[in-house]
Amino acid sequence: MIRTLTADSIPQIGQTITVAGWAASTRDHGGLIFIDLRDHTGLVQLTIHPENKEAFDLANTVRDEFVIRATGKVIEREADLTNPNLATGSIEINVEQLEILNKSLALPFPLMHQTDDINEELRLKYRFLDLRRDKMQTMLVRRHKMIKMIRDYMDEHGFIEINTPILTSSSPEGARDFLVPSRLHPGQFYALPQAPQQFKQLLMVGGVPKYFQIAPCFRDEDPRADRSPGEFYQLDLEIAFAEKSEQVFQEMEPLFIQLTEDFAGKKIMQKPFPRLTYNDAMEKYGSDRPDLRFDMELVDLTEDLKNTEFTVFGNAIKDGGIVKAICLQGGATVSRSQIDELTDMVRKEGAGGLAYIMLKGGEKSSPILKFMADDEIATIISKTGAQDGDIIFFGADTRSIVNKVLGKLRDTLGGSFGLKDPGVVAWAWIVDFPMYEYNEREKKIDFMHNPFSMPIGGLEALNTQDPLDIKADQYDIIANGLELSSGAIRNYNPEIMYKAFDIVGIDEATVNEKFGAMINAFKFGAPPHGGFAPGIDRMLMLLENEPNIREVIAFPKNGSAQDVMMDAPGGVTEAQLKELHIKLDLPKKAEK
RNA sequence: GGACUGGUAGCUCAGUUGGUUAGAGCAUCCGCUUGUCACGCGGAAGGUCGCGGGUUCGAGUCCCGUUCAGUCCGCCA
Repeated sequence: MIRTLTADSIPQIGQTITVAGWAASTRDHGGLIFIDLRDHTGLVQLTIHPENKEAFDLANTVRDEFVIRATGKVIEREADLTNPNLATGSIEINVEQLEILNKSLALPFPLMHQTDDINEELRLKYRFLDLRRDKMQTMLVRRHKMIKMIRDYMDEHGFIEINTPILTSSSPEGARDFLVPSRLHPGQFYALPQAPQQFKQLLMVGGVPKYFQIAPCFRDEDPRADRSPGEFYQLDLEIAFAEKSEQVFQEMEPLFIQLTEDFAGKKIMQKPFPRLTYNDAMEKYGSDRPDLRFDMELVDLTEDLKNTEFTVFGNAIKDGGIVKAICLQGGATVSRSQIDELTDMVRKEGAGGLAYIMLKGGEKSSPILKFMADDEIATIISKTGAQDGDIIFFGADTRSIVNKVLGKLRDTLGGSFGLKDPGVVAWAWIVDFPMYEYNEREKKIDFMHNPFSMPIGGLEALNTQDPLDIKADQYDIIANGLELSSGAIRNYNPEIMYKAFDIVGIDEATVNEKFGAMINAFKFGAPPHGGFAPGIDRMLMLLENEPNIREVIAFPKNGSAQDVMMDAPGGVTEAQLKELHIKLDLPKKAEK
């Protein structure tokens, strides 16, 4: 029988046992051979002496990553031979019988290195090898444990897990769909769900009180470091008779606390999680997903500087823009070249430049001081709370550019000045998103996010308020600068729904056509409901301090949405295309 | 679709101002080695310097183009 060794289940000294696993390294001393045997629990040292000739000769041929099975006696190592770096370092197995179960080619990259400095494409191509590494083994287990904790919590709170279709029709999300051709219905296509949004709402109409699902979602959009290309999983959930977002928060906040404290062993910045309006988040932090592990709030100086002689600020204000500042404590140490880098960064975000005032050794230094009045400078220093040793950065432009630029600057400085404590998670709910926004390009009013959110104030608000003032009962949950999920109290009333769409110029017939199943169902007694869907992969990367989402996924696609191991996507045969009545019409570039 | 960064041996990297035959460690193969633990020692083999063009007496190095990868913008609630 095969058994494995773990640090806390080291077998009895003197016992004869059989172990199996991979040869992690072999050390041939001529008259004595050591093999480090590895399995998912760790390493143990095998020693093979020449007295067991058969085993010894075979051990000579063992190379890295051969699969071997060994039987031998567990012996205690002498004091000066122990290896304190190994959990099993106080024992070794004196091999009597050895078997090679399978060989391995020379490895394309070393597995012993614990660093991530191997070319990622190579790791993905040989993911089955990459997964043997400690870090990846641990991650697979961590993911399993996290999902188990989630499932247990949901079960204890009365949610039931329901699987919804993978082959479905195009959903009301905003992303590009992945399409699947139908053989039985030539010329027609299924879409893979971008999220089970419609189904979960239909489940509410179907009388399910609380639904959840570890749901696969598919979106054909370009990836990011925190966005898995093509496919990802979310904890999709919906609660019937949730009429206020606060109900959802109360129900779910304990899970995030449990995951942070018990699963990840991290501290939570603030409990209960702060509720921050979208507007406050943008004005105070320049982002709708600010990292709240540190303060560094944006300070509005528009009123104080409206008469300034400094034309960069003055003109911005005259043109209807604003001037804001942030103060980086201890930031007077930044070098000229660092400021140049930051200036480049803010230019990319649309700023004209980056003004600053440095307070150092009781002196103020800045290229803009000479343009500004003493009382203006005094006001700036007092309003930003700047002390000696600090630096103040400015943004002067339209409101949206200033917020965006200083928000980005705040985030970058927070990172480079060590303000982001990796042992702390700053959760927050962002609430009161605008229902609509003005689309500059098309010169019309659009939904800002999800058209299925309930407008705050309901039908009356839609009928009486300026659409751009209407808030949706919609919320995000964020943590450490990551957006984990959007959610909403849904618009379950057909009358309000038609009106909400009417405002963006979509008539009843079109709503009926595009969202027929849902609008039809809502006419048959839909209960109020609300929910959200935090991303599993993103949550794990947050809790494990992993900067790249691909590190927490067993078989991720690369940045071009390809599976380089399975070679997907790939071509198909003429016969398959014919069966589907599909003819290709490729651009020149794609022809091979 | 756009911007930036990168691509040198199987892997990780070095390669100066453009100058002789492009190097190192690990891995591979051969030999030696009885206490190592990412053992050690000696040797061998291993290169289209991503690809194409240009400048030059001479290009891994400079220029142009291109391709692939990563990150960001667009996009994605």
